[in-house]
Amino acid sequence: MSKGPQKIRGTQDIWGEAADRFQAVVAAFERVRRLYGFRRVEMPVFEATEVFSRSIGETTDIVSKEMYSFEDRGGDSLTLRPEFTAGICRAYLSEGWQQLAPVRIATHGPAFRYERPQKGRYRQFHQLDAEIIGAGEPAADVELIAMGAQLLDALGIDGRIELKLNTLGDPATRDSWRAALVDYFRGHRGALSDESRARLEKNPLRILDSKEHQDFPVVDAAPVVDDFLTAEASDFFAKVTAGLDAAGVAWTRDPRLVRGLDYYRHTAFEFVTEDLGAQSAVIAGGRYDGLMESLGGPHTPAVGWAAGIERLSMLIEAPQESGIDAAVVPLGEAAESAAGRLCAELRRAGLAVEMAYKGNMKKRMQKASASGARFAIILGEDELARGEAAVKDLASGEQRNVALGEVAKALRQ
RNA sequence: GCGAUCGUAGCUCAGCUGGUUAGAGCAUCGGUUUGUGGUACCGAGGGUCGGGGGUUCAAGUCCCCUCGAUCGCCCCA
Repeated sequence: MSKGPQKIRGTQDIWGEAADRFQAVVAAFERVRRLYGFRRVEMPVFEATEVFSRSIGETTDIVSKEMYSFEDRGGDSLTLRPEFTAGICRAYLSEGWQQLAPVRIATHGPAFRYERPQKGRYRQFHQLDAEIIGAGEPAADVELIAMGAQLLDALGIDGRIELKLNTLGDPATRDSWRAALVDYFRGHRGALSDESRARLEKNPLRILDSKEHQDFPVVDAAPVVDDFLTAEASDFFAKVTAGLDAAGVAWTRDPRLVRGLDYYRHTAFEFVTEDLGAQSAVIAGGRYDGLMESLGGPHTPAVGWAAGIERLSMLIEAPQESGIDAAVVPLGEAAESAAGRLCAELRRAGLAVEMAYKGNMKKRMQKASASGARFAIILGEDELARGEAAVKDLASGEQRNVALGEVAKALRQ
């Protein structure tokens, strides 16, 4: 167990069935993303540190204690991406995507956060990411959320997941609501848990989704966003919910849903499950109209979400292992090269084949059987002399001789 | 960063209140069967019991430290 180097805390070697699940999630995302016209992009894994610190917010946990930041050999401070959105916005500015706006882009890959690892929470984890940049209309929010819902549907887990929806309003709303909350919580300081008292200074919105029982009465009576929504913000949210209803996406209002990152405005949502313990959010996102400006760009409305690939992987059924079509079993040296030719031929014809070239015939047949192949193709001196191969159906045990040129055809039957 | 539980072969685990050479199943390799697999039987390899220190005549078993995993807090995808 402790032979040789260990893997780094919070990293994973994903293989076997877990790798199949991972691939299944990515494949579903690729299919759904096309249906919604999202273009695939590939982003750098690291960015200048300020790309994240300026957009996500200096006081957030992510920036203040979870980033993998380092100085490169040229003395620049770089950071392994803790999420995708900030880097994509940077690309939008540096690549001049404004001219293409609104852009709909999708990507996936690793992200890094120095956190205490847990099931469904890793230091190197993997996300799917979808963003619509340059669209300030509620229809964009609707489309983006519907895409998330369809992904869950494609994965066959939509029944176990609930969409929670809230609005944080526009900046005016958010500021006045936040001020009211701080006032209110200060007034009830004594009734709050230690954790929430600590949040009061740093992240007062988060008190709203405290899990401490003693906070519940205080939180229940706290000022709600709805009382602070401007007419515009309220209208925007109404259009989003109406759009979701029209698109047939089920949702529940959660007035206490807040997001940890500073850049969110208006729509905030989470697709949550009860099946993953504390790691309940599988897809989460919202509108971030202020982000681009915090990076020094022009005002650019945008919405997006990210999904945890590991979390989704853990929820889906194990994908069917797709066995190969045939295992070629050569016997004798002359047969080896004939088998090599046959394998190449079959693969060019689009058939998945393996060659069992180790051990005696018994071993080779065992390998053929273990490979999950439907057929074994036995190539011995006798068959070769007649220009044939013996094709054996490994399930039924039936075996017949087939001319070498007809093997591909025989496999397709 | 805080609290709790756990850590024995490649994998899943057993090992009673500390007591002689640490076990099983699966997997691997070999054999029964040197041109026929998936079943069966026989056999073999593989462990400094996560690592380090301590208590004891004696430690996988008790104590401390450390690393890692899991669960919760926190945070978030």
